[in-house]
Amino acid sequence: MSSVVEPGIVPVRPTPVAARRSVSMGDVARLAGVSAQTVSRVANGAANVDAATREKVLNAMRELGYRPNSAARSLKRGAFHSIGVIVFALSTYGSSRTLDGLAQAASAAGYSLTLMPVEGSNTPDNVNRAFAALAEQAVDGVIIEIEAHRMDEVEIVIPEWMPVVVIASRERSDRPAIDADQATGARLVMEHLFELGHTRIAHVAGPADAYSAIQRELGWHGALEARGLEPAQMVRGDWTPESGYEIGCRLAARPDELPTAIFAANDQMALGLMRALHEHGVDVPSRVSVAGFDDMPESANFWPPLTTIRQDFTGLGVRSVATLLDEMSRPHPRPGFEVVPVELVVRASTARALF
Amino acid sequence: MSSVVEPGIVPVRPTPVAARRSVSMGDVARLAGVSAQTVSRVANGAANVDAATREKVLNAMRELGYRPNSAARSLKRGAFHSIGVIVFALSTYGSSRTLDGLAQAASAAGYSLTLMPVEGSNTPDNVNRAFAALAEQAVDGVIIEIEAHRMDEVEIVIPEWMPVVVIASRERSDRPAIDADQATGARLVMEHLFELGHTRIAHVAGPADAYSAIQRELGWHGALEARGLEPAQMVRGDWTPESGYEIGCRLAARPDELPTAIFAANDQMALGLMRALHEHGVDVPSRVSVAGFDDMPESANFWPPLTTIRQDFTGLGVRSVATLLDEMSRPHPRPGFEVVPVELVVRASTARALF
DNA sequence: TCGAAAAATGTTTACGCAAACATTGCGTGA
DNA sequence: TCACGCAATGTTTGCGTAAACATTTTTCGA
Repeated sequence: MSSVVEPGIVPVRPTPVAARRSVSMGDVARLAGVSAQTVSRVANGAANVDAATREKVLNAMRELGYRPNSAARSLKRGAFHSIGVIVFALSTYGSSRTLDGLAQAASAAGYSLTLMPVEGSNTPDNVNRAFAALAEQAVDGVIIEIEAHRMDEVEIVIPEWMPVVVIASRERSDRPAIDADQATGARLVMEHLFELGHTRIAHVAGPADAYSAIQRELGWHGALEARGLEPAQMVRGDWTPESGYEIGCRLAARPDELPTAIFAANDQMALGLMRALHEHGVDVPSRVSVAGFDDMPESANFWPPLTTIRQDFTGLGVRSVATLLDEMSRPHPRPGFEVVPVELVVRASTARALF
Repeated sequence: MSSVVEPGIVPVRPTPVAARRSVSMGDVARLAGVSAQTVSRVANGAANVDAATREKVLNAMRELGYRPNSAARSLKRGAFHSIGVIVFALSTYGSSRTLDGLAQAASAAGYSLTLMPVEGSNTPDNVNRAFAALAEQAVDGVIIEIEAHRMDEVEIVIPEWMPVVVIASRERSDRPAIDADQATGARLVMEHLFELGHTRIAHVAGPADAYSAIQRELGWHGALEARGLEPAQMVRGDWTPESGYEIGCRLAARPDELPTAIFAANDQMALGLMRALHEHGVDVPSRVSVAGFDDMPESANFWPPLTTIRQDFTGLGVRSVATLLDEMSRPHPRPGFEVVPVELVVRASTARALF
């Protein structure tokens, strides 16, 4: 059960600086010898302003170094032109790339991004706290990217008036969600391995509470099932290269049970896995093929270069922003699930199965 | 010469949504049977409110789902409780980790982060544009992180009233700057290699327009000079693993000129470099030692695990935010240069020189 | 040349909040 | 008992902007 977040009780510390008073429209108007409204019109590019007047006002603006006050503007217009982003951590490759995509897309649409990191772990409580903080911030909508397997309506309370788009987590029926096509990605990897003649294919999965981890795992399992093959080992890591390394050591410790191919749920774990295999004298790919998921910039230069799934993080960002803008334009949420295509990148870490 | 950015002429597109009118203090006050001012006092945690009254108001807030309007609050108080961040790209490991550190620190201090990506390349023009956009956004101060070698006063115009902290770029005398201790990092790597008996040490440098690239390069050169050693090859890459790979291929093509150790300016290039060496049958570290800079999460699982410099990105973020808050509290900028310590991490990619 | 329409510009007002000042009511000590 | 002080609460005001409406000036056809 999640605790109730008190509405707006947090005491805001007083501004330390003696607010350096800035230039207002009135100042510009006085200097230009016009009314404040005319200044406003010039500032907003209204058409019905005489060219000479506009020039006068622009000069006054320059002279005084006028900058529109976005707080006043937002107050008046009821919109902030800013998108809030709730992220769990930027430490993983995928999340920072996605954020980059979001930033580009938002900037192109004339919006800025307000970051709201989830503190500690991504428990519903902490996410709700981030939401509360963001609700009081100046945002017109929110994009949630917390890699959570479950985003249950009961646990994570989204204010109904707030336009929201969810990334990398589908389990909500009330809001639109977007994600890379995890299922297809996993299937592409498996089909590639099948074509190379592999039948004993293990899986190094991600944490059970990560949505994408579950999707990839299901993809692995489903592909085997569809061919009537017995699933080989399935071991769960935590996305880090270290967990991949440990799992690799454990697998290599029993050479007789070693599969001919391993599908790791991300590139980092694949990297650790390959190091473990190297250390144990298991050659990749001649003895064991390894495939990953993400296509980090490093993956092409792993040893050996890694076969993996390339995700279109920029596309994901663009689609998310577009969907959020659409959400903001309609009175009610339009739930749905949108998928961004992925691509198989074949490199040297996978090879034909020997036996 | 940099173009002048027009003040606030960009037409702001009208809000598409029929602004969902939200609950104001007046609404709460009416329901609770008190004045709006009392609601304000409760919302801001003022002490002089009767317990019973406070409870009444809190109940009314909950019932109506009241959220403070931050635009009005900012307008009234002249502060936004938000920090702007100008980043060039989040695609590199260091920049996204630093951003993560900034986000944590800002959040802890009660500030949110407003992201302003620099579009295209990080030319002074584009940076100025980002600044102009940010100046109109609702921020109390700005942290600049654009990895620029030069941040000349003439080219990048920082509004004098705006509190600013610069990361990873020192060449300004008018604002405080913070960076990881690049020079010491480079020295630590070199001393480590010297201890292993290396004297022919090449350097794979970063792009000439990156401040940290220059610092590391100077560190490499200076350490050699201090020992009276002849610098071996110096080749410039662009931070990417691919550039490291290409350089590695070029180096390996002339085995007779091959140095006994290579210091790469970041881990990614070191990775590409090592792949090239593997492919050309040059063993790391027995034939050539390789060291990097950054300590990415992957580096411990490269093959071989990479000796490198660990940067304290979180510390960098914390220090930057603290310095910015300090800047915000004083009427005039306090220029200075602060350095965050780094740490040498010795792994398997470096070994005693054979000859 | 006149008058109506259109264009340019000005005036009023309200957005939601909180500082500053004003008022009420209550308890305390002489 | 009353005057005083102080805590609790109310009223007024203005932050900078832009919508709505009002007024002035210009344009142009008959």
